This record gives sequence, structure tokens and C-alpha cells, in this order.
Amino acid sequence: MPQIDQTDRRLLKLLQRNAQLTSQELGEALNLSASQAGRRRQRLEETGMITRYAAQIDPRKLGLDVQAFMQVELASQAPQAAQAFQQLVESCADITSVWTLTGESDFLMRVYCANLAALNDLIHRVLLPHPAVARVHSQIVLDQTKRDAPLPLP
Amino acid sequence: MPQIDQTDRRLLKLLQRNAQLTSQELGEALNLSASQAGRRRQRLEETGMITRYAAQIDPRKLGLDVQAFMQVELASQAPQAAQAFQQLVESCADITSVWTLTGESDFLMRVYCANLAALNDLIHRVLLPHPAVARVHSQIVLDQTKRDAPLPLP
DNA sequence: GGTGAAATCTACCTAGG
DNA sequence: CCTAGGTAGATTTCACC
Repeated sequence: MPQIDQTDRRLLKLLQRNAQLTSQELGEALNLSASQAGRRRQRLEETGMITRYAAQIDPRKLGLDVQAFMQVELASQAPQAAQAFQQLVESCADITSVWTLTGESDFLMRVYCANLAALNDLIHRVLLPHPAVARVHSQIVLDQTKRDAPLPLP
Repeated sequence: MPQIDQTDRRLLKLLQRNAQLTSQELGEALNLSASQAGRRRQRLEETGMITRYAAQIDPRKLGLDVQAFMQVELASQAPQAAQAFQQLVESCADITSVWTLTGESDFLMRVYCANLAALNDLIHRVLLPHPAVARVHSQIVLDQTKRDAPLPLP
């Protein structure tokens, strides 16, 4: 596995903010030739450092006016409960990310809904009736004051 | 503002998973000509539906082995406390996203650190000593079971 | 929906440490 | 021998028809 140097880190930082930068523009920003910048980018893709390029969407323009984080506690720690919950999560498009965390609650989920009624439906008609789910604690996002900054460069 | 139809939504879904799809590939997936697919994509960019294209990085390969979510409660509700906290957040690269939420805690933050020691330093040497910060509750990410799915299509 | 000019990527080649 | 810079063919985009 090749070593990552400071130039690679700066390249990653730039591409996290704007993946459309051309090899030429990257080269100018990093004092490299376009071909070298392109070669570095390709190597970062091949080694799995860059996992993918993704379009970011404005959820409000899509009609998704409500975002929330939910902490979910399962009824049991048994593996089949976790598996049943996992199926629920996969089948629900409103849930975009799920993390397992240390601490009292078992899962943290990020959800997007069209409105408050849809969020309440998700909680009371989908999550709480599910046998694997014991408790749901939901907090609605009022504002995002810092969004998707590049990863820190260690 | 032009209306978004079902084809636009499918296009957005594809581009969220892979922003490198060419107009030709998009056209094949959507039963459109390449020129029409490209035109739709351009329109979604111009109207701000697509806010940017971003490279996604594998944090572990960068040496960021610890992720966490933190809930931060401020010492006061005064605007200058929030503003001081905002400056702290902006100056700290480990904090990649910050949300304001409903409920008891004032902020939810997502952080990436090289290791547990760095995370503890962040909590005890940066956040807690800051005059605006009253309480910090941190939960480490053990696993991400669903990651960055496309936004739901309403 | 199609076409062509301009721009970009990428594989290959050459030079230098 | 390995890394950096340059070049040409193929691919893609985008303004226009």
C-alpha cells in the first residue's frame, strides 16, 4: 500500500469540496503538472482512499422539509432483533443513514421526511409498532450550522 | 422554477450513488437520449437542486479510526454564547458537521479523530474548557449499518 | 432528439535523479 | 530503477441546429 503524502491530503481536501475539478485545475492548485495530478487522483481511487463521487442534493428543493436524528433502543439484544431491525431500516427510504453507537441507545438514524406528519407516521406507524423496537427518541433538525466539511488531515 | 418529474428524481438517485455516470449511461438507464439526460442534469445543477459533487473518502485509510457524535449544551442561551461556540466549531477541523436540534441539547456534532486519545483531548482540552460550553455527551460510532443512502423520492 | 467543436481523461512515451 | 512531465487518441460535454 503506497504511502499518502501531504500533497495527496491536499488533493483529497479539494476533491471533497468539489469533485469536478479537472486534473489541470488540481495541478495548478498543488503546483503539479496536470498529468501528475491526474495520476495521483487515479491512485487514490484505486487504493480505495476515494470510495465514490456523489452528487449532493438540496433536500428542501426535493420537498423534504423535515430532517431528524432518531435514537432507537431495541427490545432485545438478541441478534435476530438486530437483524429484523436492519430489514426495517433497509426497506425504509426515509432513513438514509444508521449508526451503532456506544451508550444507552442502540442506534442513531438520520431521516428525511416531507413534513411533520410524515415524520410522525414514521415514528408511530412504522418504528414503534415493529416488534424489535422498544423506544424511539427523535430530535428534529432546526439548522445545520456546519455542513460536510472535509475530513481533518491527520 | 421548473417542475421536477419522476425522471428527474431517478436521475438524482443515480447521481447520488455515482456522480461519474456519463450522460450516455444516464440516458440508457432512464430511456433517454444522451443529450436529453445531459440537459436534465444541467438543469438540476442550475436550479440548485444539485448543490455540488463531492468525493467521499474512507476515513480509516486516512488514519481516522474514531468517529463520534457529540451533543453539546451551552452555558447560556445568549446569542454571544452561540456565536462564540460557532467560532470554536469553525476552527476545529475534527468537527465536520454541526446541527441545531429540538430538545434538551443545543447542538449535535459529528467528529472524526485519529484515535481515542485525540477524541478525549477534543472533549477535555478544547470543548469543556471553553466558556460557552456547559456539557458534552459523546457517543462513539461502532459501526455504520446504512450509509448515505440517496434521499427519499417524495 | 441529433451533431460537431472544444475540452478532458488516460495510456503511453521520454527525460532526469 | 523510479518518479515527473509531455503528448496523442479516445471519450465526454455542451451550445447550436
